[in-house]
Amino acid sequence: MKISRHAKILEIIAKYDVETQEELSAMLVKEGYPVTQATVSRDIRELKLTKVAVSSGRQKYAAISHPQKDLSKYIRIFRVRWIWRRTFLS
Amino acid sequence: MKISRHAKILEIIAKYDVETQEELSAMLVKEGYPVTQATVSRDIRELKLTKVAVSSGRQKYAAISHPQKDLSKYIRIFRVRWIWRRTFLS
DNA sequence: ATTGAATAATAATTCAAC
DNA sequence: GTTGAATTATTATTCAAT
Repeated sequence: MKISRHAKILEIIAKYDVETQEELSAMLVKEGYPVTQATVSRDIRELKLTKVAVSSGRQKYAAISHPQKDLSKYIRIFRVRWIWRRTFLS
Repeated sequence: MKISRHAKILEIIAKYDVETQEELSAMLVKEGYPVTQATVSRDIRELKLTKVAVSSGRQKYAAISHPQKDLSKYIRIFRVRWIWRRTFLS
């Protein structure tokens, strides 16, 4: 049950602004996942969710944004091109 | 005061496992920043800190890893180069 | 705009049950 | 190993003050 409940949690928080664990557990119950706040607390820890500020002083649960793959090495191509331009065009 | 306190908070959580806001405010006081849990709660929100699980069922505050600036657009240069090679070298 | 004391709201844990 | 009810612990907010 836990695995699919986790998936459902991610689905719910992507779709709605969920402000509390009580709110989330209520939504899960409505979706057919019998669960209480205690379990949701554990789920949130396992899923590494966190509360982030949204507008009007509210907070919502969100997944920690996964740092993007480092692409900075690709920038070197511009330096190469600039050297080429400096060398052959000026 | 807030700015340097924020810096000190980041310094502290990088160095120690801080489990609660009470603990953090106590440390700040010891470092010469007179502050209470209420303010630390606000600071944590502003700094986008979050509790993450560490070993032995504990949690500690940590900074959310900041997603790196999106550099993916630069990759296009490779596609351009490839087209150039296909066009003029083959 | 920032802060603290008090409080309300929320989340984590314990302990028992399965 | 997973879960809920009850509880404890922790955090967020209110409201007043600066």
